[in-house]
Amino acid sequence: MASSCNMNFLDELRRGPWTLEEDNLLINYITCHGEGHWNALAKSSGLKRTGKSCRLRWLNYLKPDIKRGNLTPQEQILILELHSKWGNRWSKIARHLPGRTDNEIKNYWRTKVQKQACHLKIDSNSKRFVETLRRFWMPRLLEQVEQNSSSSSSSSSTLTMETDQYYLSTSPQTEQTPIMPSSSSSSPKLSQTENPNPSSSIYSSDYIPTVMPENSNLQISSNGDIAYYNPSLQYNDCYHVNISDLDMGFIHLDMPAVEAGDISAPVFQLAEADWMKDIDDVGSTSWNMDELWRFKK
DNA sequence: AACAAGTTCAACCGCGTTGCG
DNA sequence: GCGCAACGCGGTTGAACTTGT
Repeated sequence: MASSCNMNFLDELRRGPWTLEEDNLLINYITCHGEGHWNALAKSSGLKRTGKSCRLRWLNYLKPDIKRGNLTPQEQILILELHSKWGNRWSKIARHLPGRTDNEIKNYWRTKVQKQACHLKIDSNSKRFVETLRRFWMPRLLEQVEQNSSSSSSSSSTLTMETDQYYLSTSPQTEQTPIMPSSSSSSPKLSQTENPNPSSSIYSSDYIPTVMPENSNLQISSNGDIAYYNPSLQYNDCYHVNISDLDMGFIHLDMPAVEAGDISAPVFQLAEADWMKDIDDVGSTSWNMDELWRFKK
């Protein structure tokens, strides 16, 4: 008897896109009873959906703090960095981008980043691709951040990492940790004092956020500087890089040794050259991410 | 205007993990 | 320790939408 009821429930299960009525049912139910116990929720709410489906709809779409719309350059930088650190750990990455879901980040990676890797004929999981991201994408994203922040007067965009959690915020410059002045003479303009990890540098695969200790801020200021800061320590623990160096895409990188099975250096350089040629063909030196995708079509 | 090709993203699926009896 | 159910995660799919011809 119980099993036949169960069969009926399964037979009536709805699939596909959610209707407004279903959304309202789910929202109302969770408002009254809270999240969790998804299978029980699915049955007692009157929804003809699986618990799994209810959970997914709530977490990816209906939850009040879900942020919609395009990912900001800051968020993209963070995703690229965290992916280089953790790989396809989407939920872990999503936890550092408040309001963004693992699904959204995964989709971003697949539709934007991985597609680019495909165009360049580089494995998106390879170190080469990570370095390519840092050499070409990061500077452009930082450029966007710079443009955005300069157009929004005195505010600065800040990625704050506290207790292993990133927060995105816009706050007055004065409330943020001071950015260290650029080292004017040396090139690239990087100051790195008391590197907590002397074996790594900002140019290596331990690029800024990946060597950030917990409780630190990644700050992208309106003057185009990017710095990161550990509030529990002193200023001399800040890293600082001038965006004008990054912008050229020619910042020196200690490219990792070519590994067995990895793409060969000449092939990589060819792909890289083609990419830059595409950009030249368009005749633009200030493209954004969206433009980049179009170049490669 | 019509169709094809490409893109996006919500939703589904399968599998691994966790918690509980 | 075992079996089961629930949950969470990452990979994949496909409908809807956009862009190009």
